[in-house]
Amino acid sequence: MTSRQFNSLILDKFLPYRLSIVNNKISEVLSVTYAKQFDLTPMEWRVLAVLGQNESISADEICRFTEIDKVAVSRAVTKLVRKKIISRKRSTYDRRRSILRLTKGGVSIYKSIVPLVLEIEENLVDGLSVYERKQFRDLLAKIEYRVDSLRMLYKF
Amino acid sequence: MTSRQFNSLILDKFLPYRLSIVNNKISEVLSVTYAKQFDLTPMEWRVLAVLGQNESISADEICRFTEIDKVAVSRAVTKLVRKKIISRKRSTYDRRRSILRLTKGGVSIYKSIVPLVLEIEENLVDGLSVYERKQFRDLLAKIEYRVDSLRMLYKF
DNA sequence: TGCAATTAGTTTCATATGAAACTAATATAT
DNA sequence: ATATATTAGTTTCATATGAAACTAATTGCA
Repeated sequence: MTSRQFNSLILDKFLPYRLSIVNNKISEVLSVTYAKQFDLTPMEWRVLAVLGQNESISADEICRFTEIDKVAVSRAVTKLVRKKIISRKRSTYDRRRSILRLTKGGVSIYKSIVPLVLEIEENLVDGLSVYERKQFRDLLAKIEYRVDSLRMLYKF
Repeated sequence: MTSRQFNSLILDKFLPYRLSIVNNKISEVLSVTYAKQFDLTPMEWRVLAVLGQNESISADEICRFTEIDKVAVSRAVTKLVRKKIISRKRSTYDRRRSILRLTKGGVSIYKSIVPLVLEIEENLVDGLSVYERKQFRDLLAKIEYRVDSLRMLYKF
């Protein structure tokens, strides 16, 4: 017997709904930081963030890391190249692949944003003990593992 | 001393990033359920879900409950009315307000979807103990409280 | 070898989205 | 009472998005 009424959906207690609300609020706060100050869209920031921790990777690898679809990545990459935040050249081993890197300017923007977003994260978990933070991360990982299984089902 | 390197951003351990990834995966699984089977957009489903637990409310109240902006709500409502899933009339007390309700057909669709999404939620937390589920909800609520404070700051 | 299948990435097109301006109704202040 | 501000909801417009079709390169296999 659970505390939830059989067959009834209370949004405020519905995990996907709560997660989505909190996620949207956090995204909003983050984007105020990097969008307004550095004129980056969320997509552009995500690509930038991945390149910040991976010296040189292809657009395709960015897709796999971020779960953003390839059209969106392609567009974000084009814009970042235009803004001279990243550079793109063709791989000599596989001439379909592009090799992406942060430019000097890109590194500099990246280094400006990182402390800002880390500070926001710190603010978010400020009231949680070290144990609670770990607990939250672990539970979220468990849930992610479960949703991955569900997604597998749909694909076959 | 934390395990994270000073000033370095590791996306896989960055809370907003993890939350966003998991949220996207869950949204995808849910939308496969209600979008493909009942031809509803995520916005439409959210409006439907709110009306499922609130007999009759206005578009504005839906905005406040769901944190969806009023333009999106207006459009979702228009579509749902067209599909005869909800009905709309003007309030006699305040003729700007609309009074929204599920139609019979809407109630029926709602009742079909609810068990499906509850089953998905159950699958998501399947591996968690009752204590862990509560723990997760509580920690998420704490984080939401913190992000609300941050949002307040930006507004002044 | 050479031809089909796959992969990386881009373009196209139709739809979704959000900000700002708008309309209509109500509340507030003088 | 009347002008002003606020609120509910819609429309407009410019941009973002994702699916599908496309190009070009590579791989697999008969």
